Amino acid sequence: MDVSDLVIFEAVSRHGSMNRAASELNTVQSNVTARIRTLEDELGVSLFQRHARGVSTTPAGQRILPLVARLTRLLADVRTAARDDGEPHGSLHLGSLETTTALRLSPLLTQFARTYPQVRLIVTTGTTRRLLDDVINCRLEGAFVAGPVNHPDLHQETVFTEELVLVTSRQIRDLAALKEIADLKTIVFQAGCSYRQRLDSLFADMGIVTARPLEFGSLEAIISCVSAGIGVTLLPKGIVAPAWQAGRIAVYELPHDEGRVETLFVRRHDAFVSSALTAFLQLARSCVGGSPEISLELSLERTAG
Amino acid sequence: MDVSDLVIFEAVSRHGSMNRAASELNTVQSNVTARIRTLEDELGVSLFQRHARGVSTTPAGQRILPLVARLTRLLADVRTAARDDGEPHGSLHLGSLETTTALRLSPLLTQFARTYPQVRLIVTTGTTRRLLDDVINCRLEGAFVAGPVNHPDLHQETVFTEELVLVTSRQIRDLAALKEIADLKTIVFQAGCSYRQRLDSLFADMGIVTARPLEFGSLEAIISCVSAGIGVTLLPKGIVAPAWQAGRIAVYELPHDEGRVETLFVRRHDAFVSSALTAFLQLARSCVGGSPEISLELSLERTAG
DNA sequence: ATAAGGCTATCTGCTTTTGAGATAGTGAGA
DNA sequence: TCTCACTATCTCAAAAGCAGATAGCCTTAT
Repeated sequence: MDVSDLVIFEAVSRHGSMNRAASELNTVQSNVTARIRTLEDELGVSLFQRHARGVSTTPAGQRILPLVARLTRLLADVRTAARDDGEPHGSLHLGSLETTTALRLSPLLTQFARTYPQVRLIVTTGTTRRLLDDVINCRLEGAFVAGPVNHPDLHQETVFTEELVLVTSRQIRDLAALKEIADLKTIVFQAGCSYRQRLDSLFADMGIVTARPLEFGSLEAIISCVSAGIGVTLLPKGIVAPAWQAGRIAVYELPHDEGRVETLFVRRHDAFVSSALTAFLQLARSCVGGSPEISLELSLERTAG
Repeated sequence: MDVSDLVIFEAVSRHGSMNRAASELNTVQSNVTARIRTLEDELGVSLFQRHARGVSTTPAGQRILPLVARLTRLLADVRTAARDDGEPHGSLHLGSLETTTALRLSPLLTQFARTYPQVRLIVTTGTTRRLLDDVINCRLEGAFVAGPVNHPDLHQETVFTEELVLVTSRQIRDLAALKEIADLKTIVFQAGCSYRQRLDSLFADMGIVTARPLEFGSLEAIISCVSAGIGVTLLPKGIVAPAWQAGRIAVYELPHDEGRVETLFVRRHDAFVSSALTAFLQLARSCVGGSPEISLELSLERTAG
């Protein structure tokens, strides 16, 4: 049984057509038909149901589809592992939340770039949902996302713990005042932002009704809007510290541990861990609890209580 | 990159010789050399160091070796999954401890054989250590072993909890009497038996020194020897109940939960779970706490305290 | 020192597999 | 009923794979 046959199978299954699969694979339809045929003969089952408008994958085909995906990933890992001699090099594609990037990653990234100049580090920011999807589909080697995460294919490791605080304009004197505002608007990053549901459930607990949230793409935009009294938001304490110190916004800590959110590093547990990633994680672990955290904690101490 | 090349690579690596690999693979040496060459060219690294008495695997080769093993397993799973239409059939290779087989499995096995006559169920008995090894190397689809087990490749599930009891001849009046015996002998199954270390640590706790344990291959032999006063042993309560009821032996419960041992069902977590195995596990779960357990518990109640 | 033996690399025909193109057959929908 | 989009099959050429023979290399024994 040849993996190339399985790759062809996967393409046919995805397109529902041998013709389209053939053009994707830069070959002709007759070959695709032939290879599928030999594969079916070898396995002793038919993988596709042929009909006038293409093919549809049989249950047998459906069953092997996920295995084929694992197989191709594993084959890619073989290539990577063979070349990876323990000295970090090549590309390292990681993902991170906008907030994590801003608050935690900059020292880590500069340090990493300095220590391992041969690694081309590429960090994509996105929402937890999107990043998880990217990691699961191997578009990223790993990502920092907001916990909790529960997916059978993912390995996770807690790297930071953030304290989310409610951020409002300075007009708001206390939390009780929020209830008085008739059309309280919330401001969030974008669809899939994990802080958003926190905010929703928090307000639900407080009996506060909000309009549909506004979405912005940058932290600075969100803070500016909050400052201008357009709405309120939920962000990690450290992120808003500078704006708070500048007197632009008011900040309220959340009761108990409601505001705690863990930032996890996730990766596929069956994926090859490159030397570059190993080096990055080692650096990340050693940086946890470093200098930026402490100064920010202190600067916000006065808000507490 | 062809998997057959990787299979050849694996054979060469295992034998340390292209010649021997060739004869194992029923081909000629020139082909093995050629295939390894193309593989090395494709990967861009050399996989073997050639010398006069064969070849040795380079670090790059060492790195991909485990991935190749996973690859071949996965390929086998593709075959299995394609044929497995949800109706349990084919062979099901399982492993079990001698004690678990005797105490728990017989009703389960007969029930399974009756319900799924198309499955050829093959149960191998062995020690925990050996069974784990067999499961890890895919010689068994799964096995019942004594907990705790901690291996990254294994999925585990607690199915039974056994209470181990100290078994002695009826001459022994109480546990204190054991200390008086100068050359107390212990009797165990065989090397790798997980109950053995329990027994050792138990006696160590009690300050009892024992000679090297005797090893026997069958439960009946062990019980007979204990009955004859040759030594003492540690076995699940349920196993020795009949002999105890027959007045052949004395039985002592262990303090606290020292005697508790969990029987786990383990399988490789990356292995395909066949319909036959799914059906077996479903049956096993529904049988837990069934009739044999209850009657045995009651019959031994008088020993307690 | 030399010969023998075990090993891998390479070359050479032969066989098998694979790929491209052309053509035939088939079922759905206008 | 005709057309269209699709798959199956056939054929020939190209490529890959295999077996056998041979050469070169290193170790070991004489």
